[in-house]
Amino acid sequence: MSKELADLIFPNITKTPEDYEKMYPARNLPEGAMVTRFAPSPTGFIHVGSLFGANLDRRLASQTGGICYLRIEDTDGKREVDDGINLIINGLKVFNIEFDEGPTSETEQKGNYGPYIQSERKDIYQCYAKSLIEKGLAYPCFCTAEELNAIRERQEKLKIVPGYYGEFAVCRNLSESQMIERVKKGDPYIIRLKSPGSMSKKIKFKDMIRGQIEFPENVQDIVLIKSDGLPTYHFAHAVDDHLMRTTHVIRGEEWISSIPLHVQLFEVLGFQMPQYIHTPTIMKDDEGSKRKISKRKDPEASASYYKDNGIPKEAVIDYLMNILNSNFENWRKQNPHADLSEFKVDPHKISSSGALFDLVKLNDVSKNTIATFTAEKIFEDGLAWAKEYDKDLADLMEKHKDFTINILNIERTGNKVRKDIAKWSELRENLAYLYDEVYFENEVTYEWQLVTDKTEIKAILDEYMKVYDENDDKDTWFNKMKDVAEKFGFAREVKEYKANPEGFKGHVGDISTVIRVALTGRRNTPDLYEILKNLGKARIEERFAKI
RNA sequence: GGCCCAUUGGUCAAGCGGUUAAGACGCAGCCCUCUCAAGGCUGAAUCAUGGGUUCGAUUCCCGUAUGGGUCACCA
Repeated sequence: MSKELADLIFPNITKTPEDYEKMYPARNLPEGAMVTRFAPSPTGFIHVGSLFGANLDRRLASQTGGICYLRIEDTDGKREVDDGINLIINGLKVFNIEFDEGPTSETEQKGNYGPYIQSERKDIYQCYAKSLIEKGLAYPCFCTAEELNAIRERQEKLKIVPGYYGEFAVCRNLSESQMIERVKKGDPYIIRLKSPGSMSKKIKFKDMIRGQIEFPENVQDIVLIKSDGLPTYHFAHAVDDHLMRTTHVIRGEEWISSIPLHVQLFEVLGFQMPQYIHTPTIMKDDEGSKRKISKRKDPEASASYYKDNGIPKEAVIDYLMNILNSNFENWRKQNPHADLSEFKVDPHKISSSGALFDLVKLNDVSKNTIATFTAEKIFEDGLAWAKEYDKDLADLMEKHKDFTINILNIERTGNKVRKDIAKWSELRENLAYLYDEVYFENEVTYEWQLVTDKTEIKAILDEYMKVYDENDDKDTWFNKMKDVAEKFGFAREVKEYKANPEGFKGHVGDISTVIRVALTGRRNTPDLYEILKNLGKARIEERFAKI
């Protein structure tokens, strides 16, 4: 039909759509396998929403024996950033998300359905655009920005739908010879879709989360190929997801409104549509109202925030899984140590309304996650964090490796595990006072409680050192503590004291508090017996002497 | 404004025509306990709203309100 025009516009495109169909055949995968993709712009920034999506992409592909690939959408030069691809790859690797196909660095790619970088697929898009022109389904548009603005203003005045469509699409109705003439003349142009849609017709679309949605058909003659020869998102989406044989497109719900366009594009190109999963936007509470979590205003919108704050990647993913499928939480409770891959994500169970990102809840998830770690893992991951963000602490941890692990191991075994660490940045608070360097080289503020009289404190400590034996088992140890309490006029048992508060100066807890505070400066610590044992008698004496 | 989407406690949510409307976080109290953390128990707190449909609506339909998205040669 418009072969002459098509050849004139794309003289160098020699391949046909059929060629590409052959180059990228249907994938040979088991029944039900999902092919998903994570398709970011190479801005280098990973939004927590992207992480949410990438995780879903990964999980769905993995659990069905499918493929999850990375595609870089760099058709907008303005948004690009140096090293953007590496930043994305590494940023996701931190959360154990890796791809089966796609770029593996700025310069390398793997997989048979590439190239996976859109700017390298120019010929492919142009081939399909050319074919559309040939079929009379696309055309060159010579309108300038000013003309487009004028059209828009007119439409706004008339209070009708703005855009390039119908009678407003002036270039659409140019004759082929007029088009050829203007192209030859060198007038700048872009390629637009010649939309076959009608405003009065409706289309039905099915989203895996939201179910059926009805829209009026698309009538806009949207841009397919921009003046730089690169495609717009919409066109690239149709071509790429078809050619890369994507079965499930997972993307943010902001794309829902362009569904009519995408349906039309697939139709016009003769492609079968994939399934769609439009994920809810992660929101943020802003003084009582919800708003989209924002890169500019909210540090927690960035995936790197969690690393910076020492929140383990496992916890972040678990939290995200929580908002993905709310039954994950129960599953996790029953399978605290199980690998994520054992949980089957159900796309239909994803909530359709955007969840408020809850840092407090994340904190709780994180506490539970860390509670499943061994002392060794806490040491390693904590140290890795500290090396980057708290060098001083890292040095101490390394210098006293065994001691640190032993301390971290207090109340960590058995079925009632200590849950006092939610992030690595709390490690300092939990460990520092036990290192001699910190204890002796700094001013210690002793938070005495009931017993504050210096002479009495000294007497208690002296007496305690007389009876303390590091070889005692816990019961013996505690009995000795009670003996000391009794000797100084304190009740052996808390209950005893409560029954008769007048009869005693206090109870055994007040005595152990004296020991605890003298030893650490703090009223609250993990199990005192274990701490004493780990410090050893000599260091206990030194610490007491400091007072 | 047009078109879409959403709406169960403060937050995340289960629910899919009949329920004392789960559970989790947070909050409060109690218990346990040498402190803290954990754990156990208890409590306060929810179906946006008006109409239908129905013997019966949180659940289905319509309107309203509120929140969100989108209307680019950005993705």
